[in-house]
Amino acid sequence: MKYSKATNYALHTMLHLALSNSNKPIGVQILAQQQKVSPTYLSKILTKLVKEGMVASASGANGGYSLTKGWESISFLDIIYTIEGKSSLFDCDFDHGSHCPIQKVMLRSEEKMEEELRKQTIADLILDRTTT
Amino acid sequence: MKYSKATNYALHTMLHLALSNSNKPIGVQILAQQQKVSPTYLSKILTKLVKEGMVASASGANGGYSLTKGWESISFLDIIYTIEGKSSLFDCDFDHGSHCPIQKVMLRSEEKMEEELRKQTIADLILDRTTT
DNA sequence: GATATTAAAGAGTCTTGAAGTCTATTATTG
DNA sequence: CAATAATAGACTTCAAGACTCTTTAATATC
Ligand code: SF4
Ligand code: SF4
Repeated sequence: MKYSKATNYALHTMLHLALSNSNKPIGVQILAQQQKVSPTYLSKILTKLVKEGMVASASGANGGYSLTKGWESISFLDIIYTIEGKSSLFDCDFDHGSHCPIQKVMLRSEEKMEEELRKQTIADLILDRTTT
Repeated sequence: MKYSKATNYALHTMLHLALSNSNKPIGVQILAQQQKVSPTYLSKILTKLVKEGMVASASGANGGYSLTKGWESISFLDIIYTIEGKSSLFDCDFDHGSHCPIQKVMLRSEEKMEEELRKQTIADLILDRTTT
């Protein structure tokens, strides 16, 4: 049970995009270089973020990726959901009704984590960086 | 990113052992039957719990598995750690020091989940069941 | 409009780990 | 000793993660 590397790449890319506060898009080569990952693979990951509207992409010369309006409110959970999917961490094949005590515990604990990830935005990291 | 099925089996087995409050050990065949999993495979999982001292095993006729003294304080997290291991959900290959903001967020959120799983014991489920 | 640039899409590869089987071996009871 | 039951280890199968390679589509600049 681990987060996929793709999640790691997505988070780092978002941070990087947020940090370079130019409104010019950044090419995937540059983004990929920093994380030592292949451009085509990172591109595939970023496309997911594009489809969710978190990132804008521009083809052609001087194209690349950039954050969309309202990016300041994008949370860690948003990004994680986009990459990992939204299904629960704990799944049992059966459905023994809503009384199932095990599932109740597992889902509640999971919810605690997500609650925290929902609070934290990429923008928060920038503030941290400038204040320290 | 999912819990393994082994974790599911381990939790259910612990609950089952706790529920059958006889002090006689229960054979793996019976435990496996309920969860529709092969006895040998479940046995492999239970051996992990045995090694952690949560469960006692008895070979030979009338043998099987039973909870050990102090089982009432075994938490969900204890069981999960035993099966899934204790390493963090988020791992990056690099180590950019303790200032890394991404890791900080990820670990804190994870800690929230574990906090909840640490509070919940198998024994709690029994109480729930008898009161409802 | 041609050409260079860049993202998107899709097929295909490689590796790893989960999930489980099979077959001994060891321990215990009676 | 014979039956029962856990333990151990080797082995197999399958699915998903983590990519690569190649082609196609969009766009800007000359
Ligand atoms: S008891 Fe709950 S967790 Fe277990 S199989 Fe039934 S529904 Fe699933
Ligand atoms: S910034 Fe943090 S999470 Fe990212 S690679 Fe460095 S140490 Fe890892």
